[in-house]
Amino acid sequence: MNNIIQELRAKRNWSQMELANRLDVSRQTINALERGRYDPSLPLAFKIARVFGLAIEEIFVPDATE
Amino acid sequence: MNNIIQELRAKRNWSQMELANRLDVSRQTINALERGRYDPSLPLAFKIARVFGLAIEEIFVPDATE
DNA sequence: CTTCTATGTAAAGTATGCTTTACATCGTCG
DNA sequence: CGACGATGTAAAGCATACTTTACATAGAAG
Repeated sequence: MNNIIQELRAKRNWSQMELANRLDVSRQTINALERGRYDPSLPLAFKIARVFGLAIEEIFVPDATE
Repeated sequence: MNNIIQELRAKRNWSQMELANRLDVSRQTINALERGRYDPSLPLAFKIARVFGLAIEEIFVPDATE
């Protein structure tokens, strides 16, 4: 699963810490998501979409196999 | 998180087993999702949306707190 | 050069998602 | 009645998501 979190965050000039605070997760979680270490839970994906004012499908892109 | 999986499945006259097969998960997983025991992973949520031809946001509804 | 902010990463622990095996109940159909 | 398909549930085990603590590196700014 790919995502454009880093790009969306950069547009807003938010640090990973700033975004983490807005989402109520740790900075390490944001870092892991941006670096593709794992996918967020569905509830967190909803929060991320809400923070950026986008649909989940506009932020996350499953690979071919998913 | 609420979802309308059961309703969508019923419309298509699919058993839990039939849907599980289409999604490559166990029947117990479908049952647990319909009964609200837990939320799917994000990759599974994408698959579910694809099977029903809907957006994730049309199937899953976060509670007020999420 | 030192300090500060931002980022990357690791290890250990807890919580959640999903599997397999197994068993119970219910309705339908022979 | 007996068999069968569909559904609900439980326990044990493995994989993934997320946390806290901690340390490293790089760039900007004093």
